[in-house]
Amino acid sequence: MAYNFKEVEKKWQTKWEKEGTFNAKNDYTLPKWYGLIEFPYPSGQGLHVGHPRSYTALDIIARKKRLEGYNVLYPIGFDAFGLPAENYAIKNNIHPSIVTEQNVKHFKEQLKSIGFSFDWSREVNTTDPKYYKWTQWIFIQLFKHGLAYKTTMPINYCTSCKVGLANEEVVNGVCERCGGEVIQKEKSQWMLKITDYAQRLIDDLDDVNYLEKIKIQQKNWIGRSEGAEVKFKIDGTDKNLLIYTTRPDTIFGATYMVVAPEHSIIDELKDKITNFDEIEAYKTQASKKSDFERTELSKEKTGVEIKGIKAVNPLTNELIPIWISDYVLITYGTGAIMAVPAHDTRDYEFATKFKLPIVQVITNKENNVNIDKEAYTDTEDGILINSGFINGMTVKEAIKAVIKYLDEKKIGTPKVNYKLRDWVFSRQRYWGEPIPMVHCEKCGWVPLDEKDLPLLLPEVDEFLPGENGESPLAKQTDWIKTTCPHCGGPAERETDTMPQWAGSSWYFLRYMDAHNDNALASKEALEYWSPIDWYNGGMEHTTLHLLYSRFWHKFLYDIGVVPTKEPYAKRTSHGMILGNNGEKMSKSKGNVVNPDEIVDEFGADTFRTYEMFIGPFDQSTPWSMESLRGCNKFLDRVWNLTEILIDGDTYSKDFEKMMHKAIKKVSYDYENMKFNTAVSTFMTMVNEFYRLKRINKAEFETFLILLNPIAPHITEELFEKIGNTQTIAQSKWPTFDESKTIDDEIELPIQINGKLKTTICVPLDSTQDDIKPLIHEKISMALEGKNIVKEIYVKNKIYNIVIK
RNA sequence: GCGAGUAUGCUGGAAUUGGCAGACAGGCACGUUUGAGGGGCGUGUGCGGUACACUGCGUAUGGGUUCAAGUCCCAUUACUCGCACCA
Repeated sequence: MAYNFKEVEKKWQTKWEKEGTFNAKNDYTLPKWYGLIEFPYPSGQGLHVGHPRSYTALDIIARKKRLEGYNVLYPIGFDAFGLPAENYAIKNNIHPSIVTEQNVKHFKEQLKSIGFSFDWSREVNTTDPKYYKWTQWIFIQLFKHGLAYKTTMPINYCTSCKVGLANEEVVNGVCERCGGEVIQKEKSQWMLKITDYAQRLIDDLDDVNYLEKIKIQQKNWIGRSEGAEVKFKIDGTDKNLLIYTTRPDTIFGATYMVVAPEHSIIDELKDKITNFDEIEAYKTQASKKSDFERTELSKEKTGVEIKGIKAVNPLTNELIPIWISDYVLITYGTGAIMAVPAHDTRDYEFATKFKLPIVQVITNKENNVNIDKEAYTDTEDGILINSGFINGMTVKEAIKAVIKYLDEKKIGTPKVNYKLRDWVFSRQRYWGEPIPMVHCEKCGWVPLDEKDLPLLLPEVDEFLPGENGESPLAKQTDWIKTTCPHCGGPAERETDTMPQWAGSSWYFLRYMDAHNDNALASKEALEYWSPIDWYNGGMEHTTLHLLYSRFWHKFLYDIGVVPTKEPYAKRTSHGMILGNNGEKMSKSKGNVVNPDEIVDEFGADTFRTYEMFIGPFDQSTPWSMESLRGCNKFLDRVWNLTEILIDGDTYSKDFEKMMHKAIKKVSYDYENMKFNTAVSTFMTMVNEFYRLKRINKAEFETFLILLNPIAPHITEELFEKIGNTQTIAQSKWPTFDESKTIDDEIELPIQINGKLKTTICVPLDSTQDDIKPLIHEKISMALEGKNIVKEIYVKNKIYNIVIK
């Protein structure tokens, strides 16, 4: 009989929803397991086939954990603030909340049709005032603890979105979202002091179980470097030029200095500079370039010597020139460097172009370093020369010695620097959380009273940002006018909104207690469910979202809100699903697969099975319609197993070993995200059942429970069909007996000189003496007239005879 | 340029510890079911030679360690991802 997936899947989905089968229990005495997937942004395009890859994977683990007796929290929600909805609103003059609501509805239908075991009773939506009340609350706490501050600074500004962007949102010099040109613009912005947490964000990675590459990415992004700040006296003045270097050992080779175009020393010493006009011209030219252009033109370095002033090398006492160049960034270190062309690639390039002296101060053990063509930057084998008291030292020794010397003479101090910048938290946009701050003439920036939260996003009918990059809210004069919560005087509201990262930086906490009106979640819920046991998501979020949410979590830990330092005990990432041509799926390439069509034509179980069978979970793999049909065929064969079903309360002799091995293998594979090999195990089992043309009830039930996490509908239906009154969801995960997974006879390969000749069946754990005669007999032909040099026997593995 | 990863038949991929390379699928071919289009069942399928129960070669390339290497070591190449003048 054919399997009617439409009817069956609907039947079970309705039952699960009605009975709340997968809702987490509020019984805090049970062992818990909290699995998390990245909640989707409800885009107009609907679900992508990539979403279910992650969702199915953790769904499998969640379902297994439930059968193992855990109280499982596997929640879902929507990260619904964001630019696409707003841009759509501007274009079609529809309120973003309407578009968002429609999209969320569509997403929910899609997600439900795939049969995920989400706890829908805890669904969150970042645009819900009951939710963003707490996003605003967290912001106020950050402000109260000095971690939110307002400053005017050059920010990345997208000329097309008309919005300020965080560094993270600028990709290859263009806007991450729209691809528009990004320029620098001075703007007063709310900033979050994530840099205060830089070191802890590195250190605490030791305590969590993330994939190693994720840890590396986080560390690289934070970009810690150890070095020293050194004062270079400016000749004939009482001023110093403070520089940062990670190579204080090369100080004897510093032949010039470079300052960033924005450096304050230029204005401070204006009177002494003889070519001030030229310098000003260079500054203007540099400021016109976006960050991207500055880096893209990296091949050709530009710069101008600042004439009239010279710096003094504190170790050689030589006078060296000071240059201005945009290859030095004002945002890193002190915005000034000592240039050591002989041992730094960039300085080498610059010195060559402007014919500045290059002095070698490091050589290798063989003393055959040649710096005629390029800089010598090796720090492992380097030995100091031409460097006074540090001559002959290794690079490492010299760094220590120089720092000690500078410290004693009070001209330098050891210093750690990070690439990480503070987080630009303002967006000049409508569709985001309003920042709950008011500006009072008398009191400055004052947060709203917590009892007045949430500060609702006002209803407006125009969403276009203002001409000079103002938020659309800046036009809402009635809304802006308010009173100061501190002194009661007249005050104005902040009109910028929060970035999309805000709502996603703490959503996992809300799931623990999603309907609490008195706190972001109750103490008890936080104590019980923290930390998240397993978080899976895309590699594209392993730097920013992960870093931001870890930062917020650490802050909440510091102020006693959450019980753990880190939010996620474990983090894994899935590979992308590509189009059938091996390229990234995109509308323009016409290789997009729509999940709805797959579910409609083949059913959710086939879709889920294929998503898991497609390839190694952590790697990118192309989609294949043919392969999908193979999974469909497999499930049909599972369905038809009832035709060869016989009675039996225990595993039959023929299949006993296979069953125990399968339980072991499938359990291991699920826990280790090796879903593709788990599916192939099931396929092999089905082939075996058909080969012997029978399967008994005990075997079938175990098989169905093992397969259930991947294909929940068909397995529940079959489980019921063969006479069970309880469902698989109410059953226990099967156990196996290790001794029954071991074969008592093995097929031992026999090799001659490492090449396979034949195999022989021998009892398990046979000794070499036992089997030697058998083996010699079996391959006597090949051994005839040969001289046996050596015989190697590895028990239960191999028998290798070395002959001459 | 720096960091990380990947490389196995016609294709997706297996091969927990160095021990029978190619599991499981897809595709293709042939057969079969006296019913045809993406139907079911079965057989075959790494490449080459062939006396077809035999044999040579084979896991990106070149070397090495080992009785034994897809797996370990060294070098090289190609592709993917992330970062990119961070001193």
